Amino acid sequence: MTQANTVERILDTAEVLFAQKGFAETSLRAITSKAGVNLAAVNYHFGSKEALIQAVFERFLNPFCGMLETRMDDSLEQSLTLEKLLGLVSRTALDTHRSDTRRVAIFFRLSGLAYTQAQGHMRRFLRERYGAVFGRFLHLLTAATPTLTPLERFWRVHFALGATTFALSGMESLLAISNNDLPQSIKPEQVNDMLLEFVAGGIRAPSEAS
Amino acid sequence: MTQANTVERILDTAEVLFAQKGFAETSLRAITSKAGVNLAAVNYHFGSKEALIQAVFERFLNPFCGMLETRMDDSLEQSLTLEKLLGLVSRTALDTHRSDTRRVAIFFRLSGLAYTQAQGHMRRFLRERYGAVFGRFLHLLTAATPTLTPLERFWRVHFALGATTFALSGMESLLAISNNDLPQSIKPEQVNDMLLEFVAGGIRAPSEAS
DNA sequence: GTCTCCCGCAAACAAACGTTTGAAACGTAT
DNA sequence: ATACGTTTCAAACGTTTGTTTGCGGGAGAC
Repeated sequence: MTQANTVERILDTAEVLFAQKGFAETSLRAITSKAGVNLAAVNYHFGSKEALIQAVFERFLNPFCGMLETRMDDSLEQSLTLEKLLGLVSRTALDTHRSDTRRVAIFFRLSGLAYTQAQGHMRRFLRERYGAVFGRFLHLLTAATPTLTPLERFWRVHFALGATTFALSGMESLLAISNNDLPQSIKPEQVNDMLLEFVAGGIRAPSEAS
Repeated sequence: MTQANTVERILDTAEVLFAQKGFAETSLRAITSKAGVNLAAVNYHFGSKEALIQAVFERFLNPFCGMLETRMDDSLEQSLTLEKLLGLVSRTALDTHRSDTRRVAIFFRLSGLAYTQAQGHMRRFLRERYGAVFGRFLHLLTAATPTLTPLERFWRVHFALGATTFALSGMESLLAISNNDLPQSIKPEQVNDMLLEFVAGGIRAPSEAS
């Protein structure tokens, strides 16, 4: 059973536990024991817990941002509609981890955590590594929504990010807080379609100029 | 300087620190030292750290839910439109903490944390205490959106909650990740209006039935 | 063989955590 | 003034945290 790469076993276990309970609430001992590796392996291979967190993000943000960038290059100067642009991003997110449907949920959840819990080090790391891709997306989105004022666009992007990162992250919480009996089996693609409708509708909403 | 109530000083400091860094990342020592009280005061007055967290939530959820419920009673059987219903909730949130504009941001941030980080105990506490109010709101919203299927409504409420709780919570994060020079001074009422437009637009979005 | 480099392992480390303790200080009623 | 219940305080409690330490084993080069 020790055949599988230790580094990958740690990353696999860490991203699941981080997504379930957050970064501070997940101890290295919980990760290593569940992964079946020695406690010292984390500090040996990654250096520190914080470096492990960054490694987890790199492993799923690098393929995602890479593929997103090439697809943005392909559809350059096409003046994408808002729906096509949003679809491009979401399809890229789904394609990157197509093999494992569970990893899509983890992807959303970790994105939400990065956005919410990001403190100091993590925030700088994300901006330096992936700020450029985000900036290109914002540029395309600006072209796709010419009628919005910069202030409106800023906030609506903000709201859309919130809706997106919460999409799959807090699913259990919502199911728990409402006694309702609601969908048990959930297909990521289906949720993704509904999310796109919601976000596009929100960004497209008429502005009741004050 | 010891004249102010110790309990309130703890609550004031705790809600700020919790909103800034999360629950697990905020130690009792950080709270008590910043509040200028003794470390043991938390366990003496509240019993445990978890009880302190619940007390923080009760202090701003009780007035909010109370006022929301009376306002719901007043406008019962009026068949509220979606916009009026959403406006009712948001105006109640603003009115409850009108005196301090900073507390509105804390209110949103804590709501987001409760929704995201809620584990076990906390989740049960919120449902038992405030599940009824949430259920009434859902009932009114169902009446306001008769064309939506239950599945669509479920997810769009979910997305709307995500957009809302993220609204003021991750503001700094978004400002940090994008190098853009964007609004420095932000008025909660203004953000609230934009959020309402976005959420209403998202919930009202046409469903491209598959 | 032997040397070397890389990795896994149990054990221990200092620091920080939430919590508990027992005594001192407080205001108040008798 | 004395006595009593409540609150505050410094100090210590036992755990758990992230990190470090030597030791041992196994694969490849010479």
